[in-house]
Amino acid sequence: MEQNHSRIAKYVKSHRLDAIFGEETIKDMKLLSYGKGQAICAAGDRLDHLYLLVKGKIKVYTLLPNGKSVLLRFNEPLAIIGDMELMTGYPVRCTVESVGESLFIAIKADALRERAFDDPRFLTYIIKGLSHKLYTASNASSLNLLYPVENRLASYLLSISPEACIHPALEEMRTEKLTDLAELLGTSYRHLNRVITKLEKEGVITRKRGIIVIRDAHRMKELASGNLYQ
Amino acid sequence: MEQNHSRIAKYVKSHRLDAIFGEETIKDMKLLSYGKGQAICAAGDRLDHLYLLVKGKIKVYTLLPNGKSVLLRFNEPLAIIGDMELMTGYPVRCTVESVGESLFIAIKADALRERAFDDPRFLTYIIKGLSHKLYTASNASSLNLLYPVENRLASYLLSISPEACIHPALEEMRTEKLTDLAELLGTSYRHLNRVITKLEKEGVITRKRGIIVIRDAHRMKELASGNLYQ
DNA sequence: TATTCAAAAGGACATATGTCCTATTTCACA
DNA sequence: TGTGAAATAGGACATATGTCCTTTTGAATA
Repeated sequence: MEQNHSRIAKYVKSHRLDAIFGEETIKDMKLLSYGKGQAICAAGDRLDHLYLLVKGKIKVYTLLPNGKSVLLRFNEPLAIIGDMELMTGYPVRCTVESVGESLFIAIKADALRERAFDDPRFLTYIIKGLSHKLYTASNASSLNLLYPVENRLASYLLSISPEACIHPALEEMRTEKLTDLAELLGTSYRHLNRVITKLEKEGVITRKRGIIVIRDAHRMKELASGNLYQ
Repeated sequence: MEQNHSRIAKYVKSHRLDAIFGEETIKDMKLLSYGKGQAICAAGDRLDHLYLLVKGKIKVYTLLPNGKSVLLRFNEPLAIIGDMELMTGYPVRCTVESVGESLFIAIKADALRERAFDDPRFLTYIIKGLSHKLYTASNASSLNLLYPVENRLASYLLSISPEACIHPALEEMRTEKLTDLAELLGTSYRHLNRVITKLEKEGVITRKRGIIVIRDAHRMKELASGNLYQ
């Protein structure tokens, strides 16, 4: 526990959270860790905490009336989860999932309502977060509408590739089940399959049952162009 | 001018703006009117006002790197324009256009920065607006990705039809140029044309050079299903 | 090791949409 | 009034994607 508090203190310092939250609130912070694929929250949930991603990467996607899902974005620290829900009372709309190992600072909603809702520093911080989400969401929205699956796949692969920039020559990663990936990209498994086959023929990637290896990272980045899921 | 101030007072009262803005700020408000098709702001602009739509309807769309544009949403009072830009300093991302005649209350950004940026009432109000935008934006985003042009067209036609609910039997409206409409829907003119032809054959609409008449409002609403551009 | 099942791979065909043309209509204006 | 640009309408064909199947493969397990 003390261990945790010193770790929290570290993150509070590195992200300058003490400029946003009061001492009381900082004392109340908890540290939560999530493993690969674990969900932080899902559509319909009622959140009683605000979550701050301080380590790792998360992906955010949404479920649709027809049962399909669409990938909205990836986030890295410092990302806020639950801000909209906390401030409006809306139920959770998106599922948030940890890509690898990730770490969150969680703050009780009640504590925030008591201590932070009239604090301009906190409110301004929330506003910046919401604005950024809005900005990237409408960006991804438009690009999703205009780019074919091939480009979206490229963006996705680069997004989940943790070291894409460091090892541009060869990047290996384990995707989740391809059926799930198809859903994320808002397409059918069949079509995703086709696109993967095509990219393989072109020498951009290699696939071996559940593993996709990027062989031509340069071409991959070209395909991802706008980096959709920034 | 006095005329304007009494009109402003009316809108301030009906939308309870006095619970959000101080007296000083209310005194500074200006009333602006826009005609059909006039732009309130366009991508890249730097806004020096916050705009509150108090009468009429606006449409919001965004321009893309490849020159195409995509319709994001329609808004009715009380909608906020420029909140994200005001709070973050980002340049305008979307073009906002008056659908018919519309009326805005405009507030100088500088005045807000001086008097409202540390006011929790104002900040909370902005947060609610941003949250709502985020919510509807990601909604439209997903639906755009999943529904074909036919449904998006139906949604659009219902959205710009001011009396769709009142005269369900026959609704006539003058669309803008079909080439522009195609852009808004994120499709090609050719395809939009095809879809219109199909709907005409099915008896849902009739078209006469620039005018589209809704003949079967019920079917139209079915097609619009989720009412994409709420 | 043999069996079995889920995931992966892909064939066949239909639909949605894009691109490139061509013809027709309309309307402003010389 | 004639004329040309812009808007409308639509043909022909290619690509993107969806749906429905069948086959193949790998791995868990009986």
